[in-house]
Amino acid sequence: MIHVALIEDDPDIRKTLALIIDGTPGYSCTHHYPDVESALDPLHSFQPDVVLMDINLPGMSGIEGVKELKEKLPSVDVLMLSIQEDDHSVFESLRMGATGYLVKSTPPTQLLQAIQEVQQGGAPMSAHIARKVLSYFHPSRRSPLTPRESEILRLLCEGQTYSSIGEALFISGHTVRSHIKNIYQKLYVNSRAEAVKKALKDKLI
Amino acid sequence: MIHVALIEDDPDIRKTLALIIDGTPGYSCTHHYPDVESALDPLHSFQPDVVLMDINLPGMSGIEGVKELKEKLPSVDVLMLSIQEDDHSVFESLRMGATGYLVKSTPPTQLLQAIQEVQQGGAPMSAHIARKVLSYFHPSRRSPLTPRESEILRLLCEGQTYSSIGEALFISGHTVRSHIKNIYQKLYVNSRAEAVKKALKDKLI
DNA sequence: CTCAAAATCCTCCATTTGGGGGATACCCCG
DNA sequence: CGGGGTATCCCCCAAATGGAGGATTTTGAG
Repeated sequence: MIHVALIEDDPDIRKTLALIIDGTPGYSCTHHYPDVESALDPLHSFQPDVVLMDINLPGMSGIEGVKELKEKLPSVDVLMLSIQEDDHSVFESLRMGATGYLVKSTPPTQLLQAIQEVQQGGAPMSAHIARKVLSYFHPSRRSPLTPRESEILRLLCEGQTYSSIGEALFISGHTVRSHIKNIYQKLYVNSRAEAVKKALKDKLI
Repeated sequence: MIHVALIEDDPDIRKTLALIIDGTPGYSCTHHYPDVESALDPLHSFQPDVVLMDINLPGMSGIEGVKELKEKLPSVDVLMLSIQEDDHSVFESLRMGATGYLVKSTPPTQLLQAIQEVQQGGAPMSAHIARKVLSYFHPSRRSPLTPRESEILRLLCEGQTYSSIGEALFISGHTVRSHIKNIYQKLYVNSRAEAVKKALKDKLI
C-alpha cells in the first residue's frame, strides 16, 4: 500500500485526484492540503511515501515546499505536478529535491504509474520535462576554443598556477600565459574566476 | 514509420533486436553495425530517426560514438542501450548529446515504447538512471557557509577584487579578505579558482 | 605552395592574491 | 558569566596574476 499525500490549492482537482488515488487498489490518499503551510506538521507525523506537489500555491510556493518537506522528511519522495514547464520551475524543483516532475495534463493512469515508479526508485518525468533535463547536460553551442586552449582551461579551473600547468603540458609558463590571454579574449572575461565560471556554466571543459 | 539504426557489438543481441524492431509495425531497422567506425558513413547517407547505441564497443566507445554521430547528424536522436550504469557512462553520454539512456535489461516492449517516446520529443530513461540524473541537481549536503560568507562567495565568483567586493558590501577589503580566508578553509580549497569551481559544482550560490 | 591560424616563447610592470599573524566587537547559548 | 561563532578591521610579504607589447615555429586548409 503506497501512502500518497497531495498538496494542491484547487479544491476540485485536489478532491478528484484524492478520490482517484484512494480508490485505486494498492494506493491510499487520506491526506491532502491546499497549501504547504498547513501540510508540513500533519505530514511530519503521518510520514507519507509520496507527496504530489503543485507549484502555484497560495503562500509558500511548491518549490519552497519541496525544500521544507525534504528537510523535515528527507526520505519522502516528492513528485511535482504542475502546469508550469519553464526552466526555473523545473530546475529549482529538482534542486530542492523533487524526485519527479509531471505536467498537470498527465492522465490519471500515468499518474498512478508514476507514483509506483518513484516508489520503486525511479524518477518519472513528462516527456518534455525529461528532454529539457537531459538537454541541460548537452551544450548545444560548441566551444570557441582550440583543443590546446580547452586543455589549458581545464587545468586553469583546477586552480593550478601558470607554471604548474606548463609543467603538466611540457611547455613554459609563458606559453600557458599566452594561451590564457587568448582564452580570456574568446570568452569575454578578464580574470581566472570568470573564466572558471563560464567554463563550468557553458560546459566548455 | 520510425527508422531505427543499431550499434551493438554482440551479434546475437544485435540481430535479435533488429528482428524485433523491424518486425514491429511502424518500426523499421535495416541498418545495424557492430561498431561506430563502420556505422558513421552509412548512417550519414541513411539518416535514421533514432539510433540505439551500446557503450562497450570495440574501437571507439559508444560515448565517443554519440559525439561523432551528433556532429554528423545533429537532428538524430541517440538512445544509449548499455549494461553500464556508472556515473561516468551516464553523464558523459548525456553530455555528448544522448537523448535517452536505457539499461540492457529493458524488455523489448519498453524499448519499442522508448523509441516512440524519443521520437515524440521525450527522453526515456530507465528508472535508476532517471533517479541518478535528477539527484545530480539536488546537493544533499547544505552549505557550510554563513550568510555573509555566501554573499561574498557569490561576488568572488564574479571575478571582482577584494576591494570592489568591499565597496559593494560597504565593508573594507581587509574584512572581505578575512571572510575569504574562512571560506577557503571551510571549502578545503586555497585559491579563488577552486572556490568558484566548488561553489558552482555544489550549487552553493 | 601560400597564407592564416595555432602554438610556442619572451620582457616589463602594476595589481591582486593568499598565507601567516593579530585585534576588537557583537550576539547567542549554556 | 564565559565561550564559541560571526563580523569587522589591520599588518607584512612572497607569489601569482593580468595588461601591454613582440617574436618564432608548426600546422592545416585552400
